Amino acid sequence: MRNLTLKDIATALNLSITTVSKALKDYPDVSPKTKAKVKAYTKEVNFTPNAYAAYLRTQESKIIGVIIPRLNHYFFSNVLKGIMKAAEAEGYMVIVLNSEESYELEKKQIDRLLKQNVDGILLSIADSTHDTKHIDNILKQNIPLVLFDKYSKLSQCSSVIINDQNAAFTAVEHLIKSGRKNIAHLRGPLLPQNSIDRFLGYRKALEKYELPYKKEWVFTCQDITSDEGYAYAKYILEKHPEVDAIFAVADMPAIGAIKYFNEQNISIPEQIAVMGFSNWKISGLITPALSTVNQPGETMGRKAFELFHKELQLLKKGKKVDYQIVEIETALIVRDST
Amino acid sequence: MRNLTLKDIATALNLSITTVSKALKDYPDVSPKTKAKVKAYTKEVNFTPNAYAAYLRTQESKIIGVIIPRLNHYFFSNVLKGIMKAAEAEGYMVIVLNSEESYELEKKQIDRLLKQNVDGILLSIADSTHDTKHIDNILKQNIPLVLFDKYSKLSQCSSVIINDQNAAFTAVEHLIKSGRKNIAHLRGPLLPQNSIDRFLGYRKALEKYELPYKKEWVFTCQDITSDEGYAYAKYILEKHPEVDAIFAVADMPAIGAIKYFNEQNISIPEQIAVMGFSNWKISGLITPALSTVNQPGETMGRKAFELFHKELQLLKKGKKVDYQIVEIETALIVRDST
DNA sequence: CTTGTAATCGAAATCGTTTTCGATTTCGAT
DNA sequence: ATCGAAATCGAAAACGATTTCGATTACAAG
Repeated sequence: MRNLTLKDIATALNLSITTVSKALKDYPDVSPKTKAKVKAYTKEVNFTPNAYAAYLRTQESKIIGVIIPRLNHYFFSNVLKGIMKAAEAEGYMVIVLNSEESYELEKKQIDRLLKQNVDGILLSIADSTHDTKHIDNILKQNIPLVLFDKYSKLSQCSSVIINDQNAAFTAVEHLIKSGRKNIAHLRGPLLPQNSIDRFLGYRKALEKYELPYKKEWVFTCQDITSDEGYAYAKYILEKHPEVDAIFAVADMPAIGAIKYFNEQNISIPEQIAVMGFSNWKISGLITPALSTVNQPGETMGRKAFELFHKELQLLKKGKKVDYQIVEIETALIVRDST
Repeated sequence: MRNLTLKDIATALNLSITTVSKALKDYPDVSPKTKAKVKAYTKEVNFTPNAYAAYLRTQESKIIGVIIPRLNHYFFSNVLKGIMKAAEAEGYMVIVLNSEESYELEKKQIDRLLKQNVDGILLSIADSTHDTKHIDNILKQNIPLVLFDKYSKLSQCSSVIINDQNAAFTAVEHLIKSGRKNIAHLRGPLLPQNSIDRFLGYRKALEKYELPYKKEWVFTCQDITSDEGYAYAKYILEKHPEVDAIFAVADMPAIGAIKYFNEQNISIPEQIAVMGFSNWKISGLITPALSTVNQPGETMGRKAFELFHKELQLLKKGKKVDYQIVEIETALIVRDST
């Protein structure tokens, strides 16, 4: 059972391949009558032109590639959802690839997408990525590229981000205003910009309210897992009992910390307050419910696709495209852990 | 900056397009010397034949489509991860689509994939899907199809599943053996096979241990959310205080129930035990940690791809392919909630 | 009945591969 | 030196669409 082709339609309607093709794409030089006839028939037999053959002439695959550093991740799943919904509305398919936070894998996945001739690439940079040559390669090929969430200050391309520094500042400010004075920070890895920015927001809040910054109160979560949060909570309780609040770079370490405190019957937030970041679904379901910063993934995904799409339109028209940075609003979510 | 073509390679090496193509694909009628020369050069300039042009001849796109009913879902994300890893190893790209548990959307996504001429489709059926004509359409086109997790007993195609009935039986048996006598069930929607099977496993366990089955102790979670679990927990506590255990169709409703019990200071598992299903990451992190059934998503994904790949090989060789049902092992995970 | 213009249509080239099949070369055997 | 088989190579025809540009038709005006 072979798929239908333009030729089949043409012979069935006693027309040429050319006319059928043009009718379907609303060329002005085919009469309204034949247009109607062609459209009716193709609808009846559920025909659409073969995508790969079309690519060969138009050089448009109607496929975009998305690379995320983690698949099993509430926030990135949400971003993906936003991308896919927006893509579908414009008739685009989405190839998804996983970099597993690995620089090498990220390079490989970019290479795969370029060889697949996707129309654009949406990328969230891996934690271990330390240079941007592979990213600039995309731009050199003149393929629309949009970074989201984990971006790079070095690359000259569109990005969809949040203001991590301000968001972190607001979160820590809330801890301070509710009376905490000794605030520890579970920070993310050293390289990614948002882990740096959240750390800077933490420091800025301490500074503004004239609280001491102690580097022995800052702990690095290399993999941003609950296990790390659990282990650091234990360490903090034993070695730094004066700490009365923890601001975590993400919800997972915060949840791990809460688990440990629950086991030790430490009351939250009375003895120690815990603040997360990202607002995973689960954060509202644990006991006590976690205070956090909402990071609207679906909106970021939609916006990322829109940026790509706009760039592609300009590119096709041969116009100059200049990149833009879109900042998405976050919101402090106060629950029971602070 | 156009991509390289076979022609470019050919002129650069003073060969014909044919020979270059054949050299790359190790045809026997090109000398080892020229093969080496071609391969060295293509490697140097990082050339690979254009995928879409290749499709036109071979009718192989090296792309598969995956449709899942939910994106933001620990289990399905895990399956996706398994699929993508296996696909990458064999040089396949994965287009991901979301049916949002909707029958209509599922039909549409299948149609999109068929029109994209993917080499195969991996599908997990939506909760609201009530007939299988659209699925049989895939088989009619002779495109390898593998169902996973949410499958259909009606469709004659390969599937990767768990034994939901046995797994549920074991879970409920564990509740019974730890002394519970009045066990309620938060079941899933009415249509999907695994929600039916888990319910049947529940009943079978009650029967075997001669406990009463009361249909007023069975509650349907239409969307399998924590909110439903929360609401039913409240209802059970008020209207059926004799219930001493809850077996939920999935972790999310179980977590919702635990949240309510925590709020009411009901001690788990002393006053009421709670059992989930699926073993989401978060289940081990809440307090008390949730007992559940481990459902190995990544393994299921890998296996699903392998089934597809095997079928495709047979199909290409023109051999008869007969479908198979692969059952993946589950395991009871006892934590603090039972 | 011409003629010129506008409205429709189609032939053919092209996109970049793959693959068939015929052409050429090589080389050992006589 | 000649012949034939075996080893290499390449021309050309697909694959299925898009698009340029020339051909045809229709029709109004003179």
